[in-house]
Amino acid sequence: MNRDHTCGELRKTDEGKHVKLAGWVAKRRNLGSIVFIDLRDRYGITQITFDENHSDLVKDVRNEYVIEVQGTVGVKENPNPKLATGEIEVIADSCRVLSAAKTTPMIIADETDALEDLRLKYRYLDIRRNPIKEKLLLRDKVTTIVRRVLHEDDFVEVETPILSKSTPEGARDYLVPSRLYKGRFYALPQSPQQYKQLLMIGGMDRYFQIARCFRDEDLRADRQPEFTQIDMEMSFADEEDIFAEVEKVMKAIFKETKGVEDLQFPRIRYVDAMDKYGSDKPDLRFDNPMVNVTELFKDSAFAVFKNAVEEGKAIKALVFHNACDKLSRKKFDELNEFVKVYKAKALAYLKYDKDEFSGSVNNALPQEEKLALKDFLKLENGDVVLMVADKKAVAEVALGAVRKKLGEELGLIDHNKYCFEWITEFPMYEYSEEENRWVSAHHPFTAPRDEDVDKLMSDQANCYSRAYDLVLNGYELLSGSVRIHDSQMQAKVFDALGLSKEQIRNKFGFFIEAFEYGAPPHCGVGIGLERLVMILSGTDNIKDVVAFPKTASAYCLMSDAPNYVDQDQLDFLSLEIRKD
RNA sequence: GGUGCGUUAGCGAAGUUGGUUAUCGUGCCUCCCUGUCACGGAGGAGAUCACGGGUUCGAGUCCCGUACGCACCGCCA
Repeated sequence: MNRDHTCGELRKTDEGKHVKLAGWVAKRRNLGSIVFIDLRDRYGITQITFDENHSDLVKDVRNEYVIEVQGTVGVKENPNPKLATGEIEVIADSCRVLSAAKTTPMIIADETDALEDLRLKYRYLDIRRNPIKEKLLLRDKVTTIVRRVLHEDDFVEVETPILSKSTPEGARDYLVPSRLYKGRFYALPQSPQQYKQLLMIGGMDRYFQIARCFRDEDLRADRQPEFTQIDMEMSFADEEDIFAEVEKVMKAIFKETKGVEDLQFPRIRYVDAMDKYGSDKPDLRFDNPMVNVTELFKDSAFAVFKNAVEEGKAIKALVFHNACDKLSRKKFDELNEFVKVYKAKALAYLKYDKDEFSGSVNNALPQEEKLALKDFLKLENGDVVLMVADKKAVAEVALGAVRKKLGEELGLIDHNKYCFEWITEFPMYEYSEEENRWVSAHHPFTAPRDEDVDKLMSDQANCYSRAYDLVLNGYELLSGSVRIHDSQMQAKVFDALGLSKEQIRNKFGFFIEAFEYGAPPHCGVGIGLERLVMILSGTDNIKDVVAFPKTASAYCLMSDAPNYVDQDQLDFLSLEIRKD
């Protein structure tokens, strides 16, 4: 071994021990005949001191050299409180260079000035830094807890295929061409959905997997093309069972990684979440619900509001207390542009301060309407009312986005809080303008609510399902549902989606057949591991919690993937690249 | 597919109404220094101003396009 101790473990009590350490030179401080070296490994940093008799040993050693050092642990006269090992140093008597290093393109320290693209190109250097290293260690801790808790409750970890079958009705698949079957493709799984349901039919009862999933869709700050799900499925179980199991896992994770014990899991129906917060993943670290003020303005003297009501649109209002002084005219102009991104035409605002109104709709609205609004919303001095009059869904989403943005900017969010909520009873279908038909909102194996079974084919818009999400601090942390386990019911749903018998057989044949051989009632979830670790580690960037992430255009700056391949490889696969 | 912002020594930034040798910090190299821990001090090297085109007597600066990066909308059963 190159070491008998790590760089993070020596303390005062080790004084006098002769030790051997190995690691990277994080910093070299040459004071003339005495040289200090901060030696770094995964566990921490230890100061190595080379006195006048030994400083020549590190004459040519530079930052990020890998060295092996032997010496005696000494107690420092001036301890460094910033380091766990700050009370001691190792007085070196030997040094061996294990590997030299070029000058690195970035400063390897907790605070680096390197921008993200450079850090991604040299990710292996970035991982030496605490902010990234700690997140990978946290991620490991989370998966370890998950495995332990689920195993305690008789869950079985089963690995499902990466080379699988393309599943329509979902995200775009990553495809893998088959060599043996010319013209055919495997697809990388978007999730192990079908496999885990087949495991239930196979009697596996309680399954989980730390599963890699792939989706060929455009990316975001919280989305990568490949990501990891803590995938679970339970037989002979319903919402209550799966909620209880997930809550148990979350409680263990938050207790053991953050020391947080008082987690709450309130439930809110999808329609209510949209109505109050304009989002199916509202951040409940602050409340500020939207209020429907449509009725107040049905006879408004303000034509914009009156016409909106007549056209069947909705007027939604959002109140921020004590915000008059914090929101400038310029800010309202910015917000007005901001809502347009969400297809809303405009954002109206009204300030109420010193018992007087002002704002963009102050002149347009007569005094009695403003007083009625004040009364209805119980306005107090200093309050700001933001309103959007538009199609109900547009008004909700636009104002919901404003709620989230201003909640952050006005400092309404307590960043030490963890607010979960279950969102339940998602719509069964949503209408695809692109395909001119109803498509599954979740996936076509999701069970409808018992009371909506008769709406499956007749009233798709008002048919709700037994799908649920768990939201944490405004992030969709998991999705899941109670599945259909009855062939007749499944046939109805496919019918409602407008799929022919032939399409069903081609797309889901083996899956549907399985349900004819005895399927237990079952339900499950897929927990987004990256999002969970993001929140636990306080970052809003998914790349921070992935060892080797891709850029927003799904490119790996480090390895240059995807890349061109040799003609030979294409020939083996009978593939030809079209030149255009 | 769309919108916005960005690209200047190894790294991070500044660069005025277009004007002569492109500035600062840091890192790097050399020298000095026995208690630093973001050590300190002195000196030095280091730039096709992302790429392509255009306007102009003259472009880092203005215009158009491309590439890449970031964020958002669409998309993500």
